[in-house]
Amino acid sequence: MERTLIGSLKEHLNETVTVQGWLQTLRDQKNMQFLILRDRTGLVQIAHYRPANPELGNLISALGTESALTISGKVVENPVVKLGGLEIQLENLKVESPAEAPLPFDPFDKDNIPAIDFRMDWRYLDLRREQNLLLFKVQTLLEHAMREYWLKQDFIEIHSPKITGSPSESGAELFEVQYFERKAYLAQSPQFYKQMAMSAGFEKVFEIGPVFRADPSFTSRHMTEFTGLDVEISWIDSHEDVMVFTEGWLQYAYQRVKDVYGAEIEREFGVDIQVPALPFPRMTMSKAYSILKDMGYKLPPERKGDLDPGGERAIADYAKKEYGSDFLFVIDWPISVRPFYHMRHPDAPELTRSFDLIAGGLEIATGAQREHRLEILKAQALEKGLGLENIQYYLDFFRFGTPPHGGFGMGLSRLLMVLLNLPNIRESVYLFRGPNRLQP
RNA sequence: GGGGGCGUGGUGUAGUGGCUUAACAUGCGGCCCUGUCAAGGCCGAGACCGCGGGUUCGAAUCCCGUCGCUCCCGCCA
Repeated sequence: MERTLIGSLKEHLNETVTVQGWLQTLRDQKNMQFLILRDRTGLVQIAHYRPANPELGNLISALGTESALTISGKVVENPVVKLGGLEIQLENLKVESPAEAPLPFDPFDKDNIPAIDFRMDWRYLDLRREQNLLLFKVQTLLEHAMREYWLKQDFIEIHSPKITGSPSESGAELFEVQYFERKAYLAQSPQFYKQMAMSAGFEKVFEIGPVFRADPSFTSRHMTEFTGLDVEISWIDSHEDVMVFTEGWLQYAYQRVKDVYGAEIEREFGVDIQVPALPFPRMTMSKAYSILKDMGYKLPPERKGDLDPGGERAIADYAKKEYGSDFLFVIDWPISVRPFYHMRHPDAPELTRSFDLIAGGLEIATGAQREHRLEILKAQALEKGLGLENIQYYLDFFRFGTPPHGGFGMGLSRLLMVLLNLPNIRESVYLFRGPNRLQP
C-alpha cells in the first residue's frame, strides 16, 4: 500500500489512492456521509453513499472525531466541494486507532481554545492544531538556517555535558542530582565548556542544547529547562565583533523563515515577519539610563546600572520609534551586574565589554568579550567573592595559551516567542518545564 | 522568595446579595434530514458555582482560611 499525502491529491485525479490521517469532522446524514480527513499536509473530504454499503456506513457513524484512519478510494474532481474542489469516493476504511468521545477539548474549535495550562495536560491534542504544527516547522527551519550560517563560516558544533560536578558561578540556580555516591548538578549554561573550545583551538563553536535553571520563576517568559543557542568566537577585538556576527546570523535566519513560511505565518499568527536591517542599533547602558530618565520612566533605585523588564520594554519602544528597529543591543554594562568572566573596558574599568540583545521588548540574548588573561580573570573572580577552588578546572583552561574570544547565549523559545509574537513562552516550546510542571 | 488577579457542566464564557429550578456557545448522546461543507432541525444528558468555615431571613455573588492556576516583581535566556 502506497500512501498519498493529502496535499498532493490534485495530482492523482481519477486514481484510487490511500490516505492516512485523523478524522477532523464527520457529517453523518441519512444517505450521504462526509468525512473530513487531516494529515500534516492538509484536509480532504471523503464521501460515502450509505445505501451502497450500509455496513461501512454504520462503522463510520460510530467513529469519534480525531480517530486515526486509513482510507482508500477514488479521487474525483467536484467543483461543488468547497474544500479544494475535489473529494475521495470512499471504497475502504480501516480504523487504525479510535479516538474516545468526547475529546477533552476540540483542538479545531477556534472560539473555545482552553487556557494554556489545560492544553498542556493534553499537549498532544493541542499540538494537532495547525498553528502549532506551523510553529514547529518554523522552529525546524530557524535552527536549520542558523546551522547553515554557522557552517558557511566554518563553525564547529560541540555537545557539552549537562551533568557537572561543581556549582560554577553562583550555585543557587542549579538542580542537584544524585550521582552514584556523590552529588552532581545539571548544567545551567555551556558557558565554561564553550570557552574551553577556545583554548582547544576550535576558534568558532556553537551548541544547541538544553539548559537547566532552578529558579522558581512564575512568569510568561521563564522555564526551568530550555534550549540554549550558544556561540563562542576566537580572535575577536571586542564585543562589537560578537554583535556583528549575531545580527548577521539573525538576519539570515529571519530571511529564510520569511521566504518559506512568511505567508503561512501571516495567516496563522497574523504576523508579518520583518527581516531586520543591519546593523542593529547599539546603545550604551548609561545612554539607555539617561533616555529612560528623560522619558520619565522610573527605575527602582536599588537597580542602579541595571534594567528592569519594564525598562527593557520602554527602551525597546524608544528604539522602535527612533531607529525603526525591533532589535536593540544594550552595551557596556557595569561590572556590578555582570559575571566575573566578562572583560572590562581598559579605559573604563567599571564597565564590561558586554551586551544584551533586546527583541520586541524581551531580553533574548546576553553576550560579551570574555576575559582570557588568567591573572586578571582570577582577580575578577576573587573580587566577586568566588572561591577559586570551585572553578579551578575552568581557570586551568587559560594556562596554556587562550586567544581573545567572546560569544553569546540565546533562548530558542524566547526568539520564537518574539518572531511569532506569542504572549507566553509555554506556547513556543514543545513541552514546558516550570517549577510546577513536570508532566507530560 | 514578594505582590496582584482568577477559579461556574468536557471546553469557552454570562451571571457579582433574592428575578437562578444557574444562562449561552461549543462538544457529547438520541432521532430526523438525497451532497453536506462553520451543515441544519428537534429532543436529551451533563455544574451541589475549587475546597472548608463564617456573615445574612437569603450566598456562585460578601468575609476569612486553604488549594490550584495565572500575571507582575526578583532571577534570567
